[in-house]
Amino acid sequence: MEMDIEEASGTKEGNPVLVILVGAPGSGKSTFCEEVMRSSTRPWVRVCQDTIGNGKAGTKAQCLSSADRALKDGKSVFIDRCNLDKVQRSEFVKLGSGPQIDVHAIVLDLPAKLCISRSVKRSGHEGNLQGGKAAAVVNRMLQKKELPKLIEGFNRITFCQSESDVKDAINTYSALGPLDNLPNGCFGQKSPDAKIQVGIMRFLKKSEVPVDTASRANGIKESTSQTHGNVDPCSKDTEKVSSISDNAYLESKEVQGQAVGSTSSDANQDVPTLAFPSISTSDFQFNHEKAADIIVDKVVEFSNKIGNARLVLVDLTHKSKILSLVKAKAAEKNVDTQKFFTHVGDITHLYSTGGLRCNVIANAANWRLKPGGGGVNAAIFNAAGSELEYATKEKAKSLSPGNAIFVPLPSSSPLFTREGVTHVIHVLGPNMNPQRPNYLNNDYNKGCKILQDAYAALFEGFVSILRTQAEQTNLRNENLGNQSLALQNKSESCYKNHFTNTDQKSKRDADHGSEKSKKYKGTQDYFGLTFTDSRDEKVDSEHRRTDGSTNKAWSSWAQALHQIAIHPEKHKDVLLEISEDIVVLNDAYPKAQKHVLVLARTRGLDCLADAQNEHLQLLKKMHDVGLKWAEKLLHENASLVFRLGYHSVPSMRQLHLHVISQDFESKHLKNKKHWNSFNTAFFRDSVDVMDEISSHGKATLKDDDKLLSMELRCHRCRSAHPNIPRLKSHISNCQATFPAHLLQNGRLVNASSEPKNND
DNA sequence: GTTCTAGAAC
DNA sequence: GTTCTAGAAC
Repeated sequence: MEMDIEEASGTKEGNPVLVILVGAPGSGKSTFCEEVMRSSTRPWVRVCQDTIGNGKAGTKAQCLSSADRALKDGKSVFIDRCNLDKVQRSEFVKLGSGPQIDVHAIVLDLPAKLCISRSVKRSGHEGNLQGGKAAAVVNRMLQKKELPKLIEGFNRITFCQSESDVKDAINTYSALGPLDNLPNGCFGQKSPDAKIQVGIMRFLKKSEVPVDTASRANGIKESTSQTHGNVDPCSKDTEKVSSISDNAYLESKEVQGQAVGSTSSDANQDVPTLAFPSISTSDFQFNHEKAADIIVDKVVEFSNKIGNARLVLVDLTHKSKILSLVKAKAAEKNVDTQKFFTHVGDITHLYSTGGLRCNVIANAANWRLKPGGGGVNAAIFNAAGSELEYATKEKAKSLSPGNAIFVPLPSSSPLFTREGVTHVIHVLGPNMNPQRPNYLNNDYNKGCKILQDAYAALFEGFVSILRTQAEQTNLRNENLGNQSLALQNKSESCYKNHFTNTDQKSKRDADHGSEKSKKYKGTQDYFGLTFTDSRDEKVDSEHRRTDGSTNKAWSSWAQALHQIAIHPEKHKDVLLEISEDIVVLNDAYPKAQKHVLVLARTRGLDCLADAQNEHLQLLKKMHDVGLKWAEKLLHENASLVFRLGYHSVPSMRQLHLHVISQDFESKHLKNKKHWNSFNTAFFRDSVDVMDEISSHGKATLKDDDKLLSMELRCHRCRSAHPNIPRLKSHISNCQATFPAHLLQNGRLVNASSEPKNND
């Protein structure tokens, strides 16, 4: 390894600097390093991919771990590779996540001609890029060049566009003593590249935040004072990005008062807008093609009834099938894109993170109009707080498929204050999912009709809200006589009737009054539902409880462990140990060399959330048995390290303790969720679970989905990696000691720590 | 939980 | 063209 790196002498003091050189072959990166290291009084390490493999070219992973090691030693590091695109740089930037490491870029942005002529002339260059090929390669590389931005995570960027700039930069860094720091910011950029890179957003995933480009640019220029120190390395980038985008919004869009009935403005934010999810296509498994046709048809039908208002179909991801289907069909039919468009984002954060002001949102409700369940319904009830629950209860107790009710949102609701939502319209569509109430058994004749009714009811509800708000506005603006909504008069009264009749007290009237109940006579029998309180409980038991938070529905595949716990005698072949209250078995898809499960046999103890004081003895026993097996396995292989713990939200029913070796060497460890379920706070150490239950009566769950989609970080050195294969290749080599947290309270079990726990 | 696979990323 | 992810189906 000594050959991989060149070290300059110096004392081990001050904040290390991670300098990422950016430049084509022949731009003078190696020379830059050599010059600085020759005269610097800092300890520098040069990491060069061309030589890191015992003097030959090596891998990026080798560079990463070598640089990481040097930084941990308190040394400053040069990353001597081209680093011309942001993705290449990003992993190196992340090495600087640790506290008090400054991440700098030096951009050797010299004329291509110069780089090429140097490359061509060069003989015996470390990168072996000589002769005629060099010109083509350098040209190709320079075409793809992406200049670094502060938002990628740099504290300081120095642009060198001439040889004298390079000389200046060499002087600056040569003079950088062990105790000095250089000011943050961008230096030397003469022709600012106006293009804003969003690569970091891609890296961070899920951040489908359309950030205003101009503001973002400002944000970058103004972000020079951002510091790297003392920020949780796991969340640093996320925080940085979100703070920048938040600022961008604050700067570019004054947070307005609630836009109820705003009259005239050319800003789209003042245009009344209904955001709605696709009804029935998710959990209710309605055919997407058919649903898309219905959505577009209904939109067309209503687009001339909503004045200047807008309808927006929202889904969480760009990959949404229904979104792209609807988009295509709407385009075919030439639907006015001012009035109807699709939007990717969280329907509960349309304004705060999407910049899209929607005063009305639709909820894909359940028939009992209760929170919970999942998807949009759970999200909206969550985001709106108890206010929506109460307001909904006031209006109705249940909803039949094909209907909608709107609920004014109290101004104390977070959805109102944060997002400017004034009304939620609950809609219930047809259900094609045999697991859910009102299953239509694939009868698309009925299903399509009900879905059409559902959208009609939804849009009618919106029109009704528009009308009310227009009236209020007119009252307020009597003298102005401003009519912002061009509603069709003849439609108004019937919308009004439809809607005022849809509440609980007149539910039957509403059903009688609508066409669908005439065509589908016996609606109540067919659905097996009535809408009186007295029958609610019966229906409840028929369809399982949908509102209880503790009653999770377990799919058949998730029952395997449960079956084993209940009938261990039938599964003796796979069991390592059976006792009255626990069984032990190997995980069927081990995520490490050794991965054992200690399974509780108690009925009704499905997951960590169910564990209470009364289970403390059992948890202790599970832990002890887990330790015993770890010891046994350590006896076979003393180099292993074990960790014992639970998943905050398990996929498999029946409480089970994971006893897993920390090598994570397994072909079954395939994706981000696998990794993060064992290597983020989602994994709850058994010792902590026992502590929490004995002191609070319950375990703390870290069940945020974000944990499972977090960036991939080495569980030892915390370095970040772009994908699973790279991560696995890194962890197969990483020898760093485990983070301090894991070394405490016996969270890790190894051969030497076994008799007594580490402090 | 896994498998399969489309399509994004490289 | 190959690698990798993530969503759907089970």
